[in-house]
Amino acid sequence: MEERPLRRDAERNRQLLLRTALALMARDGLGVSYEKIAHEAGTGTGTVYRRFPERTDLVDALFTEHVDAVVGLAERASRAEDAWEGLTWFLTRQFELEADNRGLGELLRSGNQASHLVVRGRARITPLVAGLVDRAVSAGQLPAGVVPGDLVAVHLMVGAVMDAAREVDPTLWRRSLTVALAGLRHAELPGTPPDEHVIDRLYGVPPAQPDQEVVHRDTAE
Amino acid sequence: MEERPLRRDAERNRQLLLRTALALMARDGLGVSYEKIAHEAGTGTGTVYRRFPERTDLVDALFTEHVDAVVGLAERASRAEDAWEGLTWFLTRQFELEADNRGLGELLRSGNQASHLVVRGRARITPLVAGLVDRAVSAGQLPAGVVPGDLVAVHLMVGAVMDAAREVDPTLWRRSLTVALAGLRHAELPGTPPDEHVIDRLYGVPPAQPDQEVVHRDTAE
DNA sequence: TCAGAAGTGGAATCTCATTTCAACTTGAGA
DNA sequence: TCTCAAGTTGAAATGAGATTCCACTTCTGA
Repeated sequence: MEERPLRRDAERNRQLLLRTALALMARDGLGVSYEKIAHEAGTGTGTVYRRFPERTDLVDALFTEHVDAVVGLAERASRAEDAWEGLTWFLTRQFELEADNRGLGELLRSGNQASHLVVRGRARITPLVAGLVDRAVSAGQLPAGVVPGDLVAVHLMVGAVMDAAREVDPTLWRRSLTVALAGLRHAELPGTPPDEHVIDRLYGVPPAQPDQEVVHRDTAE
Repeated sequence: MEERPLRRDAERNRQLLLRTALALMARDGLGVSYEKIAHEAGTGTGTVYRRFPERTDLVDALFTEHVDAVVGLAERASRAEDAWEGLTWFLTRQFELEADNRGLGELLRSGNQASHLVVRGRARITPLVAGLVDRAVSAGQLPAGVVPGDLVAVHLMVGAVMDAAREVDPTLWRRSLTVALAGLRHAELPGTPPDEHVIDRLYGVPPAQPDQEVVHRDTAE
């Protein structure tokens, strides 16, 4: 379990790769090719693979603190006296981070690259948001019938506008967020409320298959 | 311009391919591989390419009537006495079609595969929707400041939920549509209203580059 | 300073969908 | 019926990113 430190030059390269990859992923999303990262960093592709054999390794290394920051936002928001204010504040701050970093948006909103990082992050955020929603409903700030899953839908909705508008109008999402939040307060919601089970699926997490044996990827050298 | 009719067996194959491709694209989106289409139809891949050298050829052949149907909805909606009712009716019907046909949703909401078909379709729909929005604003059904582009944003927002929820809850989009529409009516919209120029870009149409010479693909045999 | 462990570069290989093509059918019309 | 243009097929070429591999370079610490 104990890892010996990298050789000094290797560590330097690692940092360089991380910086480069973060910049690229922030601008172009999580999908940037290893080739482009390597080229941009001035290393060979092999170096990227040696350091980050799976894309998840790279994404985890890059985004752990970002995800933690979002968790922090949720925690802080959940301590707000006014639940509705906390909720809108949290969403706004979260979207601001996503607006500044396309990769982070992809990470938070889609199941691709879903590593333990995001799964655990969401596992911490979801109940906090749920708490705020419940409090807001109790306080009459949201109509009864609004459930936490509705906020996940809002996440996706606003995210879609953000992604589409990134290049034309990087702040258009604020308009859509306003729309969505006002809608939650004023709409009479039809249909079945999306339950917790639905939340993961909305985020693109594949359905659990309890029957199927889990295949463990062999990590040992 | 006059085309001789296809040989009978070829025409049969063409129809078979169209039926197969439509079914696949309705279920899996516009991206289905030619290989899968061919396999499913029981033909060789070459046959698909002979008939539809570009994916656009296939998409156009398949979706022209669908797009026309949506245009028809917009026309009908724009004749509604009550502008707001017309607007909500149009959106609801449009989303119902998109819900039944994933490919159609992709076509209407994204610039990929954007052929003259979609471009012209949107060129007809947009002013009709714009007219409804303007009327609704005049009638006080929507707050001043709401612009047609906001409805495009709603299209993307609800579409995102539809796509994400397709497999868990195929009707969840109705909830989101309700939220978005209620939001439009009750929100005080911040920021710069998205103008017409933005609309195409929201749909993923690349910016026009007046300076750059347009490359015409040679269609002649 | 030097041996050898660690690290690197980037060509070679793999993968997988897209696209082409030449040998092989088949339908239309004389 | 017979001919051949039209049509079909599926294997092979292409393309582009992902991944591996090994000869070569660079550190580290004895």
